[in-house]
Amino acid sequence: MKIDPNSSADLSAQIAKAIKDAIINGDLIVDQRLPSESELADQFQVSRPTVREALKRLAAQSLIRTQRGASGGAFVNRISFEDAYAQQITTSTLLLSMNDVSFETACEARYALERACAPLSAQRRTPDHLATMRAEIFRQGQPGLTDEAFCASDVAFHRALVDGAENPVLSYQLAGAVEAMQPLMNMITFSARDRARIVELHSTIADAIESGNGGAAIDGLTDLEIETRTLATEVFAARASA
Amino acid sequence: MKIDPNSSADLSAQIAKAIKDAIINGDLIVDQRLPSESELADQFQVSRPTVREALKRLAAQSLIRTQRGASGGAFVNRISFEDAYAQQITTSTLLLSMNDVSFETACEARYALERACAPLSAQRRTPDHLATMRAEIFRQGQPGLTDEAFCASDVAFHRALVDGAENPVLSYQLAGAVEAMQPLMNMITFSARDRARIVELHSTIADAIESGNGGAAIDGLTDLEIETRTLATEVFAARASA
DNA sequence: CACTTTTTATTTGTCTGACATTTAAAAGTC
DNA sequence: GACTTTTAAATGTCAGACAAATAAAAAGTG
Repeated sequence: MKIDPNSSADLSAQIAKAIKDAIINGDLIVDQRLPSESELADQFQVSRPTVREALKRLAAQSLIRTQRGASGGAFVNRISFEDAYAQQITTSTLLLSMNDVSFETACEARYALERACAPLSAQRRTPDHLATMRAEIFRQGQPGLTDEAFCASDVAFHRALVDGAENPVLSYQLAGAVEAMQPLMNMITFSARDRARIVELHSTIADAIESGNGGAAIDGLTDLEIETRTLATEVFAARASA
Repeated sequence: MKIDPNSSADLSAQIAKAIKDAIINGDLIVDQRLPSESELADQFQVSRPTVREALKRLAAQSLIRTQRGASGGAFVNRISFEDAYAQQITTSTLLLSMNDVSFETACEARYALERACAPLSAQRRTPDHLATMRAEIFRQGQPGLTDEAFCASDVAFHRALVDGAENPVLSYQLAGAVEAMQPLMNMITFSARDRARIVELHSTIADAIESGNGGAAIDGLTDLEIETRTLATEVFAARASA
């Protein structure tokens, strides 16, 4: 692990990169303790605050965790799926909101990915997943539900559908696509008629998942995508003319 | 933006979270300048090094960028798809390598997601995407290619396929799934016969994409998935018995 | 006046040294 | 032996300072 003091880049960024590479290469393995901050400062020939800035960069990416006290220090962290979910969701959300990604583009991606999960979910979903889907459908039918709560329930329904595939890698990848849509969906007002239609489609999908019919689930998702995009187009058109 | 000095969490983590929330909420918008480090230190009633640690945390997530000099400072960064790609890839790679995700699971997720892109790619791919796919197929047929180079080319081929869907959100989500597989693929040795078979399947897929036949592309990907999993099973079985 | 050069002020980057706090292990005590 | 106290090591935080970069203002120059 070497750094170049003459480089234009920040020393703390270089040190962070050096340690990060060591983790990726497997030179540092999970739960291994890094040298203390003072030792790292000596090794890299920099001051302790600089080392600390580097370590904070790594901590922000969940690459290390720190512990105080004797026998404390910085340890290589095993990135959990939950950590990864959270990062994935915030990155996706900001990516969409900051880059003027159209509703159409985000929606297309989301439903394309969900259809990829549908057949697996139809095969493998547990009673639990199905129960969650049914419960959320029920919630969506309740009168007086705010639009935000309706959207949150929609996300929960789709998360259960995705998780039903019982493939953590798929769940992780989909988390961003599904959750990042929520702010976009929140811009829509759902009339009672819209909600009834969505609940109906959700039921169709849940039925397909329950009976193990992946093809039907895909068709249901396609119908839901069309419905959602039509609805969004109408809402945005109405808002533009107003 | 408030922090709690009595909380168990690090002050720098709290400050980072406060600023991050402000960005997510839209209180801080893209390219907006944050107060200087000294001003932030005053506002949060902490020292400048603590503020700096917080800012480095945010910089590590590409949420801000910093500039030195007069009229410099920290600015809210527009997260680019490229930034997001890079983060997504390292997170996915580490997630897989640190959590003993089986080849099967990763492979299943990857091909499920790719199949989601295939119909769109068949519709929209530019001549450029197709040319990249053909070029990589050609490269894969060259004798003397190392296994690593073969895998890298494989990734490039699939990236072109995914990018052909012309949906940046899809490309971003898929980047992790495709690239994170590379280290796993690198564990496999590809015989000449294996390579010929893969090149053949790649050609079938490229043909389907060229002719706009999404269904055929999906079938080709399914065949490729089966081929890859069979190959991996054989290799791992042989290695286990040796 | 227009242009170039110099100065200056601001801001981040880095260093030194210190103290506070947490924590586990060692030492002491009953 | 079980419990308490001490101690040492590590991170967390602070204060103050200087270096380096940079843009704007000021000064100089034709």
